[in-house]
Amino acid sequence: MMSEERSFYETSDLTLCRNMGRVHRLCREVVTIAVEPLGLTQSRWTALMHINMLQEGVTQLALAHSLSIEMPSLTRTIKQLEEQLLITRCVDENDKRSKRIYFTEQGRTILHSLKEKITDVKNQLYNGLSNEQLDAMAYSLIRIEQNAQNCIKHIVKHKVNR
Amino acid sequence: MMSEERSFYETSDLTLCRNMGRVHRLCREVVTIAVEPLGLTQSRWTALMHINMLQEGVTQLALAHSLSIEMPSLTRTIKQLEEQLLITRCVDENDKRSKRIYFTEQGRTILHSLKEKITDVKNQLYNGLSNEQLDAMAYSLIRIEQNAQNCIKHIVKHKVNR
DNA sequence: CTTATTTACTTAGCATGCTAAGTAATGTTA
DNA sequence: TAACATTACTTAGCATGCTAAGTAAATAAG
Repeated sequence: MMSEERSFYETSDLTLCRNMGRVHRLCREVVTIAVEPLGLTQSRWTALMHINMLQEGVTQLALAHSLSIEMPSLTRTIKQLEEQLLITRCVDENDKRSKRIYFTEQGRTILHSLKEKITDVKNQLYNGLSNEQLDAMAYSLIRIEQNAQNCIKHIVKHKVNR
Repeated sequence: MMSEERSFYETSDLTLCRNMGRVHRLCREVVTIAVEPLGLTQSRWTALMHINMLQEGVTQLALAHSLSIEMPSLTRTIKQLEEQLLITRCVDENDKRSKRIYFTEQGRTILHSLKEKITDVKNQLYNGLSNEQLDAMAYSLIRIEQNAQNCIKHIVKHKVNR
């Protein structure tokens, strides 16, 4: 199946990592094109999906964590979604530092179309790949991520020791 | 090895694609931290590596292609490397639209350290993964990329037909 | 040979990630 | 309880990807 190719995971530098970035951008572009009539950018539709997944009333902190992004990145996106009247925010009465996120009626309508579209796109993107292949990839990604985090730890430790 | 986990390549949305993006960012961060004394950002060290790979005298177009980025993204990076006196550009006398890129002496010195560092980091990042696993991942990435490109083609075609 | 198209690069400005630093609320400690 | 630390969010501004539109050189068409 992939036998006649040479080991192509590395040509010279961190090609594999670069390819990850490119494929990631491309996948998000596909969804964005597919949901284009909804007027959503990548960060906005991704946030909507995660709010839905975590249930309404989620705090911004929990959402940022789920999205694996930092708070300032989320703040901007949430603000835009609020301006688009797709979500609203309420200060949590038990902890007035927190804001909890809810869908508006419009937001729920959009979410519905969005979910359908994403299911479509997902099937097309993963077409021809078995669950085993996808799992293997997810596993390798996690491993690389852990290695990367170890690297960062070690580098930081070395700097402290100087 | 990865048997007790459930199929974790999808929890709700395009998690796998998102993970690609995150791991990509993280890997580049590791290199950037490792080469931090050289004063290079991600786009800059990546460009240096590709210039080296393609040989000096490469045109910007060829370099952009190799980096899988668009020309305007490259223009900025190249300008910065030129300002840092790591590369120089010469208008091609045979085609005055093109500019060819060369290392300066400083650039060559930096490149040398850079290559060593990247080899180190690469080994650490891929630690614990076999060549087969890395190849499988590269293969899956390519497949997803092709699927994504087909998606885009189909979507565009549908729009034209309306 | 003049005009139109294509090509290589640049400029301007957007999207989305980040870090650093600020504010207000909450928690901790002396 | 007053002072300090931490937490949740915001603001400001950078890095790196993008598209759209501009310029100048090369090529094609008339």
